[in-house]
Amino acid sequence: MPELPEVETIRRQLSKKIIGKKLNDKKIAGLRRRAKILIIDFADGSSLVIHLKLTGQLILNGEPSRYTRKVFNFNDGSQLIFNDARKLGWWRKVKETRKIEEKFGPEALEMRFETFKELLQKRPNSKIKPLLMDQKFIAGIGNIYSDEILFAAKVHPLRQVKTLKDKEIQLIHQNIKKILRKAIQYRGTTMQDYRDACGREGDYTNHLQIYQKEGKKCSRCGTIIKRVKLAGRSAHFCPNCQK
DNA sequence: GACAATGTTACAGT
DNA sequence: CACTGTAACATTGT
Repeated sequence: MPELPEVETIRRQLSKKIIGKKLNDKKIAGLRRRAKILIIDFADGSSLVIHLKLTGQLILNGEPSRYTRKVFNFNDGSQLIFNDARKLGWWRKVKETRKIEEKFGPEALEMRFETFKELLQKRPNSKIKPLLMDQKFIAGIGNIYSDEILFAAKVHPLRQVKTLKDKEIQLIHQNIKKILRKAIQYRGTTMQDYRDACGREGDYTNHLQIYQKEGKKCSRCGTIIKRVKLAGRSAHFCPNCQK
């Protein structure tokens, strides 16, 4: 589930609560996020790297359930529970994180317009939605937010990059930041599995305009929202607003 | 049974 | 090499 806003929500919540605690005698110095990966840094320079994939949860002092795959026990008796119904998520201890961090494109929230435009010019034949979701291209955007960003920018998800006008590239760039920031404010989106580190659902679900709204009316023009399959995923769009 | 599901990656094909 | 689409991973829910 978790895309950038969900992982960032967990990172911020855990930062307030577990920095300074010890895990296996190693003191937690800080928490970072790269793309959709959570990185817990220890004082000795090593790190614990966690990817929640589709259904992973990290809940502080939660109740273990049938989906609990790992319990991280801190020195003060508190616990971080890793639940993962589909078992696709993983965690790994590493000496250094450089190799992991290198694999990704620029962070979606930190990317300047010029950088975005230059990147797009390298992939003129790609369709815009799968490109936004390609972590080697831009880090942090997944299926939910790529739909929401393209709806906000009024760009059709199947548009080829080379057909995008400068104004449209600007709108996509602006809305990447606008939508992701707003989603972080609301602690992310819960479709089914996602929970924040306190075990709560994300409230951005109530602000979705297009994702999983097939058959409903577009909030801008009333046209019935459509869904198409591409790259094995669903893309939702308004056939009237998004050209 | 069919289909879909927040992610990533390997592989086959164009 | 660039790019696209599909399957696979493992499981639940409708």
